[in-house]
Amino acid sequence: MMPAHSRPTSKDVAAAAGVSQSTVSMVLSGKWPGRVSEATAQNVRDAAQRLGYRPNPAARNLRLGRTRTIMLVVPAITAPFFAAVYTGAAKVAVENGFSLVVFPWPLEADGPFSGPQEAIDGMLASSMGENSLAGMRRPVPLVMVDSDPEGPAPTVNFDVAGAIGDIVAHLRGLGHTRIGHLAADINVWTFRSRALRLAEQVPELVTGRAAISIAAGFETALRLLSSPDRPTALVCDDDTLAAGAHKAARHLGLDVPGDVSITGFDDLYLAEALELTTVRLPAERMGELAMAHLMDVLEGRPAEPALLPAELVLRRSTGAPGRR
Amino acid sequence: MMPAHSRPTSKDVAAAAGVSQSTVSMVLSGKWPGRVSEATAQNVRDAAQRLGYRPNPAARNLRLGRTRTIMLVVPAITAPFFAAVYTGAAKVAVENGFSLVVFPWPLEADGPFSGPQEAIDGMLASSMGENSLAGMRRPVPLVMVDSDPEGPAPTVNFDVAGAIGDIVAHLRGLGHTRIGHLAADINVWTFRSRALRLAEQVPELVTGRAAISIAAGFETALRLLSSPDRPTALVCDDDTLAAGAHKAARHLGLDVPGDVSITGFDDLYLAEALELTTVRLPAERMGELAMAHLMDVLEGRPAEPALLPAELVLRRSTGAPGRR
DNA sequence: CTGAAAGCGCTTACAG
DNA sequence: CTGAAAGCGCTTACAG
Repeated sequence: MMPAHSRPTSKDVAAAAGVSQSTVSMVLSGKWPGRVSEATAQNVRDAAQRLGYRPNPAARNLRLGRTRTIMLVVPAITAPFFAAVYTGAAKVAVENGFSLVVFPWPLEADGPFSGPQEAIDGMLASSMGENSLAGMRRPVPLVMVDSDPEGPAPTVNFDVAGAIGDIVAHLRGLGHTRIGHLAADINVWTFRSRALRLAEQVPELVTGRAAISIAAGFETALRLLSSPDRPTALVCDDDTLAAGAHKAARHLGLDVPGDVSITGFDDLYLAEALELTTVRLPAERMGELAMAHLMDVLEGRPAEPALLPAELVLRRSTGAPGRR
Repeated sequence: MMPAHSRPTSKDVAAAAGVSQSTVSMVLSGKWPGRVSEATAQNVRDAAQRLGYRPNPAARNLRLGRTRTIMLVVPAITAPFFAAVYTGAAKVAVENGFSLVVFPWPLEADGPFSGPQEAIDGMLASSMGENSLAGMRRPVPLVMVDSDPEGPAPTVNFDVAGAIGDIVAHLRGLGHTRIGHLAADINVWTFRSRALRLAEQVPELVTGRAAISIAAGFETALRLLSSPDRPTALVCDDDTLAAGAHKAARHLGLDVPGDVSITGFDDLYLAEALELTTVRLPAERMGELAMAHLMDVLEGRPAEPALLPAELVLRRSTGAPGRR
């Protein structure tokens, strides 16, 4: 007989089904075929259903020495990209009975990672530098998002080379011959990779660096756009930087896109409001896939690195150069 | 002797300190005074320190019938306001040894709440309607953010009346006599409350409703600004709506702020990019305070409802009417 | 094909 | 002031 106001346990299910606790466990964990008869199994499932049985995670964790907890390491959950990664990852985690905790690890923290590594079963990381990764004490299962595919862990990335190729093709198609790069001043793979691809395809590239903020983007863009042979198009590593560039153009009395075209990355609300041409990153999908991969790794299933396409969204911030 | 590669347990600490497991537990949980001698206590603490002992949460949870898990119920973690609430709440949760899981509950879901209510020790909710709250099956400790202070749970709010008062004073000071309200078309307390306060202070108020998106804000603002005696200032419930209004003004050839002033709520990147006058909401601080309150409730400590000031940030989207 | 028993690591009555 | 023991709810050898 189970107490009035508490949840049923596997013992209650066993009593209701007229079998032992072990049998309940076997059946409900799906390891019964060949060990329990079909009739008994059905019996157990019915009883569990009827009582509304749900296994106690604390007991299972204690027994198995696992926590069913995944840690997501991102610079800041308030950045929309990482919030979207979180959303996708949390969805898949919950579906698999895992919980997801966020550990903030600022981009600037380039030293060895020093977050808690006990009490978690696996880790999802985004935008983590090599030096930080070196801080991992024990080999905790790890999947990385938007990170070096040559690195130590499987990755889920968007197609950086493809996205840069699309931007350059778009700008070249409009007739641009002087392209500038407003680069994020952060030493992580994704930005290094964007710079590399861009340099490969744009021999005349001029580059300015800025921290990721509207104010910093504004300052650096001001400088880039004040030079005598100023670029006619500015490829920005981020919508926030693009917003800064947009403001700088207005400040200099330059028309967008008549005098200067501007592109961003992310597709934030910002991009919609300023009508920025930008690369829409599949952040939520990356989170989902990364967590699915981690689940595969934890189950010992093979996991292939994933590469998702990113769509170039055309808006009013790009056009033919010298239009006015 | 503890195994080479596993974490030390309270048994190991007991052995190292030459006492029993019970004594270790007493000391480390801080319930020892009057039951264990100071010398023994110090001895235990030293041993725990030396071995790097950290209690196994699964075992503690199983024993105590708790989960040390808090559920945060918000419409979407991708919205910067809720992401910031999460950040603040998670910080305080971690400091207290709790983990925080997010359960998405869309604003449109006006029916009784049907998320998991077992396996959590407490709940933090934001922007949840009365009908949803009615779905709570058992009296799980609850603290609400940005919600009706007359409601069933303690709240942590920003000062809506004060913020609306600041906006109106600012606009009146500039000389505006026809003020419009671009209202969020969502039936939750915070927006009802903003509308109410605004109506109290602005007799001539005209109101248009829109879903929270740039596109919907654009459409509704277009309508409001096309009327013969159009408002000279538009108070928007949200920066996203304000961005839509900004776009609508540009579309109609109206100067901002010369022909129409615009204010928002939140202070998103968007607001900085468009140079919007807006109310900066203390979202992260609200998350921190709400979680601290929940910790108080769980410990049986008294918890006062909190009301935080919100700052009106003046930018270029507001000015004297009829300037051009 | 099924069950009885042990044990994961903690906390707390209970005994002394 | 301190310890031995029970038990939270699971899973998994082991026995039959």
